Formats: sequence, C-alpha cells, structure tokens
Amino acid sequence: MTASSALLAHLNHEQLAAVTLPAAHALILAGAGSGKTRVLTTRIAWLIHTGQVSPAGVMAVTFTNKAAKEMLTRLGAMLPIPVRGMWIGTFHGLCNRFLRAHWKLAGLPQSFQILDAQDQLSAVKRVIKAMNLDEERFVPKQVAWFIAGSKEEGLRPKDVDVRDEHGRKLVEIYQAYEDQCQREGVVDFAELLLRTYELMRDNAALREHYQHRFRHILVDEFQDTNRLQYAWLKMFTGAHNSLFAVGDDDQSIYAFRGAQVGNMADFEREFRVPHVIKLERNYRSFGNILDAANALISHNTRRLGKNLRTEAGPGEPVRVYEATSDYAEAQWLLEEAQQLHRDGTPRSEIAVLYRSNAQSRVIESALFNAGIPYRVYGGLRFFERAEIKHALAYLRLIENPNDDTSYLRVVNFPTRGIGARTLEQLQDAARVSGRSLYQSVGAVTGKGGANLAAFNALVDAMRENTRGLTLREIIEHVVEASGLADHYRNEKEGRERLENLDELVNAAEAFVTQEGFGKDAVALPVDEQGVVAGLVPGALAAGDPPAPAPVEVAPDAETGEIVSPLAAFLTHAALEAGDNQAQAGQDAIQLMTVHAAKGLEFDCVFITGLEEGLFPHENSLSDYDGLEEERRLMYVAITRARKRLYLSFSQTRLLHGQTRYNVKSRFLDELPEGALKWITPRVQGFGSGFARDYQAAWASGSGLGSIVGAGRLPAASAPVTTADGVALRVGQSVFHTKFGEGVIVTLEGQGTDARAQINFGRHGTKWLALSVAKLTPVD
DNA sequence: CCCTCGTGGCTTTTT
DNA sequence: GCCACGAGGG
Repeated sequence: MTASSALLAHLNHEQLAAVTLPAAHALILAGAGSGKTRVLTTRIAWLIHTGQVSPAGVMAVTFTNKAAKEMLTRLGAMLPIPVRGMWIGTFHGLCNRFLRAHWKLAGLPQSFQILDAQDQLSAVKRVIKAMNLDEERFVPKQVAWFIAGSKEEGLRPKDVDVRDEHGRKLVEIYQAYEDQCQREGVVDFAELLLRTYELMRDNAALREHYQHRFRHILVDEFQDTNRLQYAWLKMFTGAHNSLFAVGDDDQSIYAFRGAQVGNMADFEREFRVPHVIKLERNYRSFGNILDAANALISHNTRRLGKNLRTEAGPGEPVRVYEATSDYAEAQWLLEEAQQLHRDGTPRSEIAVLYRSNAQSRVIESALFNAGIPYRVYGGLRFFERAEIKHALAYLRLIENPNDDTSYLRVVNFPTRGIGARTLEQLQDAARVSGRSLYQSVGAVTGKGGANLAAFNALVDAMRENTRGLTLREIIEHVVEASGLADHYRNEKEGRERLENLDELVNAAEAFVTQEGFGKDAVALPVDEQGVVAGLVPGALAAGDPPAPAPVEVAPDAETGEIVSPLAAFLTHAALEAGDNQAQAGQDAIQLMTVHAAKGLEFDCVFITGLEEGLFPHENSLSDYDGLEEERRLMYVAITRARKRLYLSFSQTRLLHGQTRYNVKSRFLDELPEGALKWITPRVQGFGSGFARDYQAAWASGSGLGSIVGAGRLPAASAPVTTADGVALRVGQSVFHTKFGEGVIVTLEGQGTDARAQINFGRHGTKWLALSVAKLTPVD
C-alpha cells in the first residue's frame, strides 16, 4: 500500500471524489456529520503528499480558532511535515498575519493593536460623547453595529448610502470613529478584513504575489461567509489558483450577523465551478434521528438540496415529552439525565440545548439543587474578564501609550484621584490638538494634572522596568506595579480575580512555549531588494507554477524585525478570547444554546423549550427568511445527537417575570410520526399533572423559591362551562377549527358573556366569545 | 469618589 | 425576574 493510498483509505466514495478533485474550483455540500473536516484536511494532505503543492502554497480559512486548531492537529497527524508555517487560520488571524507583514502599505503603525467588541463599543461611546450627540438618539450599541455592518459590506463612510439626517449623522460618527482608531493605532475586527481586502484590491503586485503563492485556497463553513469575506476570498483567487469551498446551506444560522448563504450559489455561478460534490452519508446519527432531520428541513424552500442517509440502522425513536411547566420540564430532564448516567452514559455526552440563554436558568437551578455537575457554555470568556482586560490595558500602554481606549480603562483604576472633571479637561485638550490623551497630559493644570502626570510616569516606568524581561516577568511586574494586585488583595471578593491574574501569567507562559510566541505575529523577513521573503514558496513542489519573476512587494523596510513577545501576546489575547472556564475538566452535563452546539456532537441530546414563540422565536418571524433560519437551527440541533434524542416543550413558562402559556412548536408537527415516541405520562391537564407538579415543587422547599422566583400557580380561576356544556380551565389545550390548537390564557365572565383569551401560537393570541366559538378540549 | 437605587430591556454570536 | 447601566446622594 502506498503512502498516498493509506491517506485515502477509509474514505467513502463521495469523500474520495472530493479529496482528489483536480486543481479547479470546487463546492462541497457537506451535510451534518458527513466528515467535512476530514475531507478538508485530507485534501490538503493529499495535495502536498502527491507533490501538487508545497505547504507554503496552501491557505485554509476557518471561522473559529477551534476549527483552525483542529485542522492543524489533524493535519499534523497525517503529514510528517511541520505545519507551522502554513497559512491555516481564521479569517481574522490570517488578516492579522497579512497586515503585520504589510503594515506600512496598509497604513498602520507596526505595533497596531486589535479592539475586541467591548473595546469597540467604548471607543464608539467616546466618539459620540466627543461629538456632543445624544446617546438616546445614537445608541452606542446600534452605532457600533452600524459601523461593523458597513465595513462588512465593504463600505467606508464615503460609500454609505445616506437617506436622511439620522443616516448622515451616523456616517459622520463612523468617519470620526475611523479617524480616532487611526490616530490611536488600533483596528477593530471588521477592519482587519476590510484593510486586507482593500490592500489586495489596490495593489496589483501584492495581489499577484499572493494569488501565485496560494495555489490552493480552502474555506470551511462557507455558508457563514459575509459579503466582505466573500470579496476577500475573490481577491486571493486568481487565474493560477483554485478555491475549494465546503459548506452546508442547511446549517446556515448566522444571517443575523451578516452571513450570506447566497454566497454558495454566487460562488458556483461566478466561478463557473466545475465540480459540486454532495456529502450525504452521515456517520454520526441513527436513522430515526436523520429521518427527523430530513423531514424537518424538507419544509424549507430555496435549498441546494441534500438528504442525509446512514447505514447504522434506525436506532431508538426520538422521544418527545410534554411538560406542564418549565420547572417540570427541568425536573423531568434531570431525572432522565440521571438515568442515562446510571446506565453508563458519561455526563459530558449529555447535552441540553435551548434556543435562548434565558432558558438555562430553570435547568441550571434544577441541576444545581440536585447536585448534578453541569457546564454552561457561553458567557464571559477568559480574556474578556474585567481584571484581565485591566491588566492587558496596562500592557498595551507599554507597547503604545497613545491607545486611548486602554488609557481610559486604567487611568483611574485602581483609583488615583483622577475624576470625571479632570478626564473631561484632558479629552478636550486632546481633541483640540488632535493628539492622544497620553500626549495631552501637560494641558491639564492643578491637582488633576499632577495626578495625570504621575500616571504617565507610571506607564513610562513600567516600560523602562520591563525592558528585556521575559513575557512572564513583564506581566508579573505590571500586575504589581499597576496596583491591580493590591487592589484585588484588599477587595473582599478579589480572590477569584487574583487567581485569574495568576492565570494570565500562565496563559502567557503557555503562549511563549507552545509554538513559539510569534506564529501569527512574526513579520515576514525582507531581503535586500525589499522583496518579502516567503511570499513565493521557497521549495517549489512539482505542481507549483514556475516561480514568477520576483516582484517588488511591500518594501516595508523594518519588517525584518520580529515583533516583541508582548505585542504578539496582546494580539493573541484579542483574537482568541479563550474559554469560559466554568468547571472545565469535570464530567458534567453540557448546557448551551443551539447556536453554540453547532459543530459539536453528543450521544444524547435534549432539545428543550420547543414552543411557538420560543423556538421558532417570535422575533424571527418578522425577519426575511426568519422562519427558515429557525428551522435550520432546529436542523442543527437535531443532527447533534448520535444515539438518543429528546424533544421537550412545556405548557407554561416563566418568561420576563410572567407566566406564558405556549403552544407546542410547529417544528414538532413537521417531524415524521414514525420516528417519534411520545413519552409524556398520561396524567395531563390542569387538574392533575399540572397542579401536582407545582405542589410538589413548592413542597420540596429547598431553594425552590430561587428557582421559580415569584412564580405561582396561574390564578386558579373557576372553570367556565360553555353553552355546549364543556368545562374550560386556564392552561387547558383546546382545538379551534380555524386557528388550530391553542392554550387558554385567561377566562372571564359566565354564561353567554364568557370569553376566553387563547394563545394559538403562530396564529397569535385571540379573545373569543365562548357562546360563539366552537372549541374542543384537547386530551 | 463610591455605592446604592431605579429604570429599561430582554434571540442567536465569532473574531 | 434578572441584569446591566446610569444618575444621584452620602
């Protein structure tokens, strides 16, 4: 067996076809669980192994650091060559790498820093304040969203279409924000992409070089690309190279942040893609689960069309449970999960999925009170914690004292007598002179001015005293010298924060030793002719085109110098926010939103809160394509399960402090009966199960108040008897010939006057006169 | 300058 | 019902 065939062993027919496609554009429609990552990595390995390209001639783009790491790891296991020099990373990571090499051409300072979402928001706030605008009319969050959105459409302020006065003002803010970022030497996430795109677009020599260098460009999760990312990819793709895009239109769930599923069809058309391959064989789930997924997604129109299949057999049926309350749903879930665990399923193989974060609370309380370990995904990540951001701000000021965002974050933290008045003076002075806060300190007189000067001196001293130290020593010094450590030592709840600061030192240490600190930040060396080495693959593989005549590219004279470990670490911290380290390591049940579950898989999956208004979410219904996106979300959720899938919904739910009566999700109706098994015990209705659950809840006492809060039995209004002699109660499910199934929310009046407010889910909530409406109780 | 109280909003999120 | 943020009092 040759090495090459060993590489290709175990691939199925479809996968093999995709992996060994000739060098031309290709679109791979990879269904959930069809071995997508495997195809991507094996293709890279195969291309290199068969001599069609050298490692330096490959660029592979992902959306998350996790996906990029996974690719590198798998590739490293397949190939005996070092993968370090390869351009494999996230869009943002690769842009960073590109801009570090071409900082001068890109018009950036060599040590530019990256703003995360928090930093960006505070920068926007500063601009709005500086322009003396009303934060009510120009809500910082919305303005930040507008700016990021514009950039992701490839629009600079001058390109934005202005339709009214408000829009004109927004564009003004956008422009001022850009000026501010430029002045401070910082870029936000979208800017990384846009700068790279523009530089490639406007510099033919550079474009030639990169297009020539990257014979093969591969993109993961192509359905999630936005307009700018697509345009970016086009810039890197030219006459000599090919784009290999892998994606799944059925798993497109990020339209709300600009993803354009249409990029898949556009790509196929604009690039005249000769090869479209579907990966439909699923290696993850049993038949019933796939039947459910296929049936559900077939309700969507505008699909590229795919059907998952398996050879694993039907497996267990999909279990469906109807709870009487969100509390009861959580109780049921935890008992079921305990049983699974007793039967041998590790807790980490049990996932609880929900549509929105707020839903985790009830479940968390139930698990917490039962003493079952769990882990919630989402929430603050390591590098986003306040104490970490503070420490990083000091470190950034060492690198670049003109970073006003960082300056403002820590100028008075820990407090050193610099108040709002003083800062206002400082900011005014800076604005007038067009200089940074650090540079404007001299303009402030009096006690405030002296304190500011002392702060500047502190920053200078930190820079001096850390010169030549290792990264670890630098951070240790700064944490002490800044007063952060003392501050948290004196704070009663500072213990955890101190530990996190220690952890920051460890993270830095790990970063330095790991793969050499500068993987992303080492600037490309420039030879005497000013040609950036490494742009043209040093060792040409057989399939590489003949090396082009060296083109004078980017004579960024100083790029030969390696960026300091500190600068590299700061970049790393901005681009990779790290884990939310909640009880990592323990065998725990995994709680997360459906979005967060994408790309993961578990033996057992619970999809909870399958109710109209929640899932599909009510806010999505008014969006264009909103319902279909919700359905794709449900499709993603279903296809996470390997062996066992539970679907649950609840008749009542405490939401925004109010009890809501919900109708089961339409998605449940779209699943094939044959694959389902209803497991709700047959004691339904308000009088029995519902009341009993609530009574049990109150009786069990311990901490329950904190679970349901002020939740209480819905006002137990007296049953109303209709003209037909049917007794109706609040919370009861009824059927209406026109509106379908609904739940009684309120009952009023008696006799011919009796009215009911009924939640019909997708048909809305209606008031009906019971003497007229024909209602049939359900169950 | 810090802390407490009041108000509003509330789907999903990576970099 | 809960959280985050901003205003105002001590």
